[in-house]
Amino acid sequence: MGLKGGSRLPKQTFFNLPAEKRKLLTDLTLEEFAAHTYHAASLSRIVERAGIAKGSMYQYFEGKLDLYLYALKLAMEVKLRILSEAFSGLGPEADIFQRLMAATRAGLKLAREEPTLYAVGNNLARETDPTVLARVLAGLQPAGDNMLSGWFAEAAARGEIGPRVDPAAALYAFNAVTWQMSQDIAAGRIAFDAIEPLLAQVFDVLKQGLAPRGQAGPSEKPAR
Amino acid sequence: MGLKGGSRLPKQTFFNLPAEKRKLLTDLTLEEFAAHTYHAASLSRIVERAGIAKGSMYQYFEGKLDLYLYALKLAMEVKLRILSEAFSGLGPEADIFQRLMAATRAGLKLAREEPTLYAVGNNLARETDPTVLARVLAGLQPAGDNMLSGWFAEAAARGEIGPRVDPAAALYAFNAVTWQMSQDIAAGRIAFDAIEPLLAQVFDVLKQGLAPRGQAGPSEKPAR
Amino acid sequence: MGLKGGSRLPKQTFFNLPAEKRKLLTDLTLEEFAAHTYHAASLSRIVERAGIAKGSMYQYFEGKLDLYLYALKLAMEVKLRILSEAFSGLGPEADIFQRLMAATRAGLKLAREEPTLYAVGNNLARETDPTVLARVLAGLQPAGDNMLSGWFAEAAARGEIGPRVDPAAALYAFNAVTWQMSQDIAAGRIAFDAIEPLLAQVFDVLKQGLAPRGQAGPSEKPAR
Amino acid sequence: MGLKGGSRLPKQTFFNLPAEKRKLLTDLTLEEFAAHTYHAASLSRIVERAGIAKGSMYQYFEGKLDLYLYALKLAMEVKLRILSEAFSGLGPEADIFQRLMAATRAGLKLAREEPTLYAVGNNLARETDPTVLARVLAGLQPAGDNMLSGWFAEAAARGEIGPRVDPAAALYAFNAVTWQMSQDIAAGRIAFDAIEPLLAQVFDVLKQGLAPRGQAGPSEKPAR
DNA sequence: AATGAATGAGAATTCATTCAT
DNA sequence: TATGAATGAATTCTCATTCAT
Repeated sequence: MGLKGGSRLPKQTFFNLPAEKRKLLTDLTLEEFAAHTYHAASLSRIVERAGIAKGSMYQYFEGKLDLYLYALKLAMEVKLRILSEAFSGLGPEADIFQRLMAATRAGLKLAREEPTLYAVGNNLARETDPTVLARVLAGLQPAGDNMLSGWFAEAAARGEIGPRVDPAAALYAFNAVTWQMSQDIAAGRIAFDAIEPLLAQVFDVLKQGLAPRGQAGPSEKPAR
Repeated sequence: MGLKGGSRLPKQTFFNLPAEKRKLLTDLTLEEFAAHTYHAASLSRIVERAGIAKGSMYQYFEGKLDLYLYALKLAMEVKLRILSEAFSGLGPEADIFQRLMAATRAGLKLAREEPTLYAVGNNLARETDPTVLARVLAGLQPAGDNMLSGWFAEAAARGEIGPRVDPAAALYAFNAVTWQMSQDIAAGRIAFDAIEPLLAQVFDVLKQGLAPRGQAGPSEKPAR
Repeated sequence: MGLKGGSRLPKQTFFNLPAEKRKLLTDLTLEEFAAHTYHAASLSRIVERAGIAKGSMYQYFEGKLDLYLYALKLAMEVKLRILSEAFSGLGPEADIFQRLMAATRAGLKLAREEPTLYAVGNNLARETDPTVLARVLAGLQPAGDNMLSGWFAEAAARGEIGPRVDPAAALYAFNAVTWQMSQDIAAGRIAFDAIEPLLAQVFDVLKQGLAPRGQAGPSEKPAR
Repeated sequence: MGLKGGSRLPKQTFFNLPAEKRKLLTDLTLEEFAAHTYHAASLSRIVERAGIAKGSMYQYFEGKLDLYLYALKLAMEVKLRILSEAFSGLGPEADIFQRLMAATRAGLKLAREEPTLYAVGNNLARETDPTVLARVLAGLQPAGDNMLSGWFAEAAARGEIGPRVDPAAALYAFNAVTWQMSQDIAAGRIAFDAIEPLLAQVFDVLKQGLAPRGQAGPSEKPAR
């Protein structure tokens, strides 16, 4: 996802703040929206922890929703940055499994290294309040996915995945698995050491499952 | 999952209620916790819709958390019932893919036919407040999973899935995909007609991916 | 003006209150809306003066607007009661000046004896916020005026007022003068003793001004 | 009304401002106090619309009340100017009805052509907060009225109005009617075309009502 | 002279919970 | 057992004002 162009979510006053204070507010805000749904998150708690007056927050942001959009923006930005870093080391000839592995590792890296930011973006998917959702969608532009679905179509054309496999279904399964892994990693339900073996296993299954029938070579030996 | 033994979730007074009233309260409670996070859910809204005094609710339940645990209990019970129904029609000789298909269909049936109950259980996974989670986990006992993980171990022993495949990883991938499908179905993001074809595709991929290498015959033709 | 039928402005809980407490809240509410515009009026101030918890007010009323509508309702009711009392002593053969005098005295009586109630209704005319006005009008039914305008038409037909005089203009002038007097009386800008003489004078002017030309006999001697 | 001598309503700094900016602030201030009661008016809204810093306003004015007094001063000044313009075309021999008509037309002109300024002065009459009123009255000196009341006394002496009519009462009635008309015109409740006919009617009634008894000639034919 | 950051009091409203009847 | 009145802390948000730069 990307951000709407002309929007300056926090007010200018926020950017005029000393970097230290700005960072403090930013961190506390991210933590709050990482830990709670939109409605459960409390602006009062943020300012209390920050030790500033309640009114000050309204000098920097239009209101609670603005604060939330700002947190989401940061989460998206970091996600995109990590993703593009992951792809920068990939040649154009890389096959779909190499690409998927890179994308997946990037996602897992985000979940592991920036669990707070990850959790913020994650909570958006958990948001149920329709008015909040509507106003969030109005401020964000959907992107993403397209990339992956393009890959699968391309891979099907190249014969990297079997003709009987619907690329949409493959994408769906792939997404489901990696999403679940990200969740578990961010929540600390998967131990650090268990990540790579699990990843290797899952990829091995997918690779054989998607391969053109009859050709699915024993590939590389799974990590464990 | 199952319920802790010694817990008396609703008070006895609740069960002394006329069935009609009990059902009304139950339904409204389920709807509330299906539509909102724990904190966003409002006990006040429930009693208002039910047309009873707020104090009465405290005759039946210890408090908001107790109410939540009751809703979760119901969700779990129905889930287990639907699952066991699904298996009752399965012979002991059914292979793992038949079992998985049955389990999956049961889950999807729950999501489709009882979206409210499903959403309640679902929201638990979305719950982030640590104190709520702690007290919920104290009141519920993890179960489930065991069954599925037993199947995979058994299937590995029978040679239904390849020796190189870690049953835990297979289970993980399987769970992730079916969980995602349930979510999408409950949320209405998957059209009714699209469910079976998608399911067939995904199973086809898994089947080939998990099969012992070299033997993964083209098996049955995918549903569509 | 009259009140919408099915509306029960305060909640039932308010009427269940002990009369003493209900009266206290009513009085304080009337005073608040007599002394301030809708927005300037403060629910917090009312509860503080009443010595009750802020939340309690929301047990009795839906909110600030509901409180305002209740105050308006009371003001209208008393006004109507005083008006009808004034007319009960009037025979059907009373000419328009007797009727007008009765109506005017009733209005002035309200302004003098119930200045608070009078001020509440009065402030409605001063309200500028469009949303408040809209919701107030939705809860009240316009009435009044019609009666007066009927009188003038009737008086013209009977020849009590001259043929050259537009009854609408006469009504307009009459309303303006009595309205102004009510205002000044409620605000204490007119001393008690000065009311009747002023009234007599004004009526004398109006009587001669409205009379058919050439016949405007010196009528009764003005009070002073 | 006039202004107290020693008062320095806006600070000197305000007058040092470039004319353009001064005008902008003035206009926005008038609009704000035209549209809202003192308490409901928002200094924050003014500076936001003006695009200046909130602190700057405190360089120009002592505070909100000072701002309000300034707005009132402007309203009075324009009112007086329009009034004196109206009288400049009147010979000294003009009878009281001609004078009243001129004064009335001036007031209506203000209401029609400068509704914002008119509304500011008007809102003063609607102000109920006693502290605000006290400080406003301390800053303004009552004037006006004197002129009109002089006229009536003079007219009585000349025999233009009957001996039985108390000039004070006549003034009172006259003021009430013209005030009401101004209100209705400013608020748009009287259509532009309806003003003159209504005015003619009302004057016709007043003229006959005030005339020495027995002599009230049918005067000019009313407009309609 | 101008800025804009900071403040804190005050606004309305919702909520879960308690308790006497 | 059921009620509903009472509470007070919590929520978001607005406002006029001050002050250092």
